[in-house]
Amino acid sequence: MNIGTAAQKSGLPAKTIRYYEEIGLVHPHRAENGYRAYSDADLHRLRFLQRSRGLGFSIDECRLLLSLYENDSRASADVKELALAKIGEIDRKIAELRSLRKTLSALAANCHGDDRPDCPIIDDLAGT
Amino acid sequence: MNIGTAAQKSGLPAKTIRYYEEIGLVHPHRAENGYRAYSDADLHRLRFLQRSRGLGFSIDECRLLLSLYENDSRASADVKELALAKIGEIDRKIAELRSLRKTLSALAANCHGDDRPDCPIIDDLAGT
DNA sequence: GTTAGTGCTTCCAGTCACTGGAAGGTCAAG
DNA sequence: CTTGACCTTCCAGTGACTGGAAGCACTAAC
Repeated sequence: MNIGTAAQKSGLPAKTIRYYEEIGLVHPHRAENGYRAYSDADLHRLRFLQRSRGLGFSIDECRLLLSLYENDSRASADVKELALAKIGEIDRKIAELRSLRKTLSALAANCHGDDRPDCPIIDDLAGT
Repeated sequence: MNIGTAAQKSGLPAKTIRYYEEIGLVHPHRAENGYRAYSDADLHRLRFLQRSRGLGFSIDECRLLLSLYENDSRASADVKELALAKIGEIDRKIAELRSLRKTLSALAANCHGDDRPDCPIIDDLAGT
């Protein structure tokens, strides 16, 4: 199938699929007219990438996951470790965002928010 | 003061300060030897940037905040609006991360995590 | 047979907010 | 006078795409 069809079926933009080829994540062969020709296995890889990227794995992590996916003698522990590490990362990000939110909403709560110029948010940013 | 001192006092790397100048956020004048010379006002701007960036505002938002900071006739409502919009953004990001976390931890919980190859995480990514 | 329109190709540049490094000028201490 | 820290500019790279231009390839309609 052509790249447009592969894009539709994988949920990835064609541009992204070409980019994934450029960085060695997929290797479709070419039709006689020079068009990329995607096999079902290629499509599986693309779908796999779409999902794992959607779960927040970096390209390099996806590369690793793909190699585990295609390695029949993988240990599930390896995959689980990656998933748990990612969960830890997510937890750290959530904590950071929550702390940011707390600061910002405290500032916003103190700001009367009318047409007068005095504003505790600005004051705080200015460090005064 | 020189860039090194400004860096120390603002908490920003010198590289970043030069970058901020390049994109027009600060305009230090130059000493006779060509070194950047930062006034106290410049330092205030840098500190302001350090804080607002730390609160998750984009460079363009910081630019806007700076202009409000230096506009004595600003309306505090403008600043508050920006802060509240940012809080909304943070909330959306937290929700997204929480949903990711839920998916990932459900997957990880189902994975026995030993040296056998069968792994529900991989199965899910593969869409099987 | 020609034309229009869509889809494919490559390549280059831009995004965001820096960060690293090379090559070279300047300054203060010893 | 040398050493080493600090400063300068410029160029390139990061991650993961995304946009756009220029130019083939294919299909359907007229």
